[in-house]
Amino acid sequence: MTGMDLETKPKTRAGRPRSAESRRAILQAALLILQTTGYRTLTIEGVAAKAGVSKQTIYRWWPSAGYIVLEALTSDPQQQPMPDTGSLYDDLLELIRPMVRALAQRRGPVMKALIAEAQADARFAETLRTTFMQQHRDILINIVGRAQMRGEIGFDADPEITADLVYGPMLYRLLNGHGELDDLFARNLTASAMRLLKGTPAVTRLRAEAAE
Amino acid sequence: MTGMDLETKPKTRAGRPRSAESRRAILQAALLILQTTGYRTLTIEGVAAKAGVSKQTIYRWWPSAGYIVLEALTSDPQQQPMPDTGSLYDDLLELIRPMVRALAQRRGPVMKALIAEAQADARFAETLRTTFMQQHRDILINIVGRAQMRGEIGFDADPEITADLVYGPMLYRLLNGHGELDDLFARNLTASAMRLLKGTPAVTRLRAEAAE
Amino acid sequence: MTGMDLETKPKTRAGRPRSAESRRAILQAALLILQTTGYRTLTIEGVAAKAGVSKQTIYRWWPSAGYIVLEALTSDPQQQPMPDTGSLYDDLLELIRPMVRALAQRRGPVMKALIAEAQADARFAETLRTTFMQQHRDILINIVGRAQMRGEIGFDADPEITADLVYGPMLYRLLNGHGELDDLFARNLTASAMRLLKGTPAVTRLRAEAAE
Amino acid sequence: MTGMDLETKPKTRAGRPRSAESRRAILQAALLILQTTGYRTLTIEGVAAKAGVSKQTIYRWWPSAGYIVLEALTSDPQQQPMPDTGSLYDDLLELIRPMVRALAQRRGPVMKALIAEAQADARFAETLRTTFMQQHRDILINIVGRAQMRGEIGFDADPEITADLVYGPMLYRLLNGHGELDDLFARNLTASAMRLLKGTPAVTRLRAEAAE
DNA sequence: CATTAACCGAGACGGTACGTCCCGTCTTAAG
DNA sequence: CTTAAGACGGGACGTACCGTCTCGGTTAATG
Repeated sequence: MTGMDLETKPKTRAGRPRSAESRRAILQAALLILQTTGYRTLTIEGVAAKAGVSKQTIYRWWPSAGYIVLEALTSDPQQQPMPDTGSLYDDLLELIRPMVRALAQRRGPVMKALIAEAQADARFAETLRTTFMQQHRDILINIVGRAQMRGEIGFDADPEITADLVYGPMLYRLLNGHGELDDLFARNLTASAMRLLKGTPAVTRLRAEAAE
Repeated sequence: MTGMDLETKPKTRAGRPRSAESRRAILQAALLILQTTGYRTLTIEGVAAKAGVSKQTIYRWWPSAGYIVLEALTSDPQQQPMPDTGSLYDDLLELIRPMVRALAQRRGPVMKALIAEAQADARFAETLRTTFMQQHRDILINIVGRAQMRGEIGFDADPEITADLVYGPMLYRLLNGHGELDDLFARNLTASAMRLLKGTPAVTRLRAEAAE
Repeated sequence: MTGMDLETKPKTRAGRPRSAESRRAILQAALLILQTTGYRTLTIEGVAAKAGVSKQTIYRWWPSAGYIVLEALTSDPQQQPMPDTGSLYDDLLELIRPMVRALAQRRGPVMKALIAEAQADARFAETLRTTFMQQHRDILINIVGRAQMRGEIGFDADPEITADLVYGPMLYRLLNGHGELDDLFARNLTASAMRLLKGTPAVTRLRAEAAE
Repeated sequence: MTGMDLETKPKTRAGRPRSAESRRAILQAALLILQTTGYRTLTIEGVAAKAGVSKQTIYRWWPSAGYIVLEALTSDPQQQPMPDTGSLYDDLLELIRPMVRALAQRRGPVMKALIAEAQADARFAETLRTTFMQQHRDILINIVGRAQMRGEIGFDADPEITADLVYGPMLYRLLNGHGELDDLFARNLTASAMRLLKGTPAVTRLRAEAAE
């Protein structure tokens, strides 16, 4: 404090600090409800009761149930690993296959619910998109980038379009339920992605075409 | 499906017949609410009030709000046309481009809402999948089939996978909002579909691989 | 019903009729709570729960808890009797003494609560005043009127002022608690009322004085 | 009250002393809320916010909102004066008339609220009774006492009963609202009190009667 | 051509959850 | 040791809709 007390510090506000214990209890209660009776039965009142917490405490920190679930999921320690085998195909398969498997099992219902929630709440949609969804896109984009560095594929391949073509069908099957989310599907997705990444001239041509 | 789907004569029972006027008023009220304040605010009570109809009348004919909306949309006269230009690429583009445009405009919000609704209601999900969604898949599958007939592409191309790769990314962008639903995106989708359909050996190989 | 169907009838509206059973259960539950744990613990939620009724049903028919209690009390069969002994003093004493006794016992807390409620709710205040309170004033006014008819007291006595001087001190002791609500007090009240009613010229003189 | 109310030196303990500034701000905020939006909307949180004070500070010094209001009112400089005209009638009228006028105007709502509050809080009721209420009773009792000293009325008149008969109807009209709180009413009260004080034998006789 | 069964509007019902308000208590940092 | 700030568990509020249940009244095919 030698003069110059510019408030660059995070402004250690007065007042009782947020209870880490309550936060933990809330997230855990939400996860428990999610796993036992599903998202449909997850209510703020239910979470509050199970966590031994007042509703107000929940509303103070989360705008709606979706945010709680999202935070519970993303603060979950088991993160999606970043595959790095040295081979584009293997990297993709190691990314896509476990993801498809997870969606076919316990992650499916939660994912459905979160996406459904996002359709009616623009703010939550943005949060979901920029955190959870983007994390997964980033992994794939990183894989493609490394393959370009290695010279395995050309620099004209568009990682964004590739991400659409991998995650799009995955979500489509999850949400519409017209086909299985199995290993065959995972391999097909991988193969399709490979094919589109290997022969890339078409994409660049399209961009030029659009610029007309 | 060899004709005779009259399920043993529905036995036109006595009593007052269903009011066509009420049905019309209900569907119209639902559409009006959808267009003005959105699906979130669409409640059975609201529709009943706006249509000047009792709640019971609605519950007698529709299981939930989603079904009303679905019927309101599918009874809408403007149907998706079946493109038939003689060229696979042009057929695909004429299918995909208007669809993307529609989703980018007024169809988007309703589509989001229907899909969201389906995630919490398995029965509605099936209805949505087997009617609305399947209609669109069928058009694409038909286009691919005709191209195979013409010899433009081989018979080993998998129309189902193609449908996934076209509609998946479209829904993904609609629901996640990470990218534009514009003409460039439509052309990219079309180009990707073409590439995957033209060089097809990989897919068949994968099927064999899975059979091991 | 010989022609002439003028709608003097209470307009038998459509829709499910009000449930007499629910009404009864609500009033009974309110009384029970009142007698066991007191007005302070009487909440709409509590009444609804104890009556096996939804909150909405209560709110549909009563604006607040006070109205329920008021109705429960006034629909109670045990009414205040109208004394008629032929003597003004005895009539007054038979009116005042049991009333004071009741206030000193179980009626006291409820009365306090209703009056307290009325101070914060003008609409309820009017209801309380024009029903419960006025009923009691009317009995006293009637007693005084009959004494005037008998010639026991003059016609210049003001029954309204008398009512103030009888009920005022009673409520004052109830609400302020500075003195006992016992038989001595009842007799003092009665004697005071008698004295004021017997020698009445002063009151008329005051009225003339005010008219100046 | 013979001076020396220093209760054995309060042992001026260490630590930050009570903030007179906060006390003033709290009382003022309470008064402001009372005058603008009424007692119903007066909450501890509201007072704290308006006074720029923490809730804890309020709770440290006042048990509930009622006490704050009571202190705010009694610390108000304008005290009820003690009339001393040498005439019992004039003393009474000069006491009663301004009091009735005050209740008819700005004092009414606050008084209602304080009495209402007292009905649900025995501790506050006692405080209200032994301070504010008793002060007013004492003035009247003092007036009557002086008249007895002067020989204007006999010593068998009961000042306590008289206080009941004056303040009772006043409160009754205030709380029940069945009649005006105007000058005519004030004069009637005064006249009634005079009549009861002048001819007193009845009261003593009653006491004897009760002792049987 | 009367019966009668199914329909219709209105609207009350038991219920669940919502999001808000305020309570009285507590836990910080600052003075 | 007090203060401002503000988070905490808790309780009740009044509202919105849910899906069901009576009512009084239509409306057409059937007997």
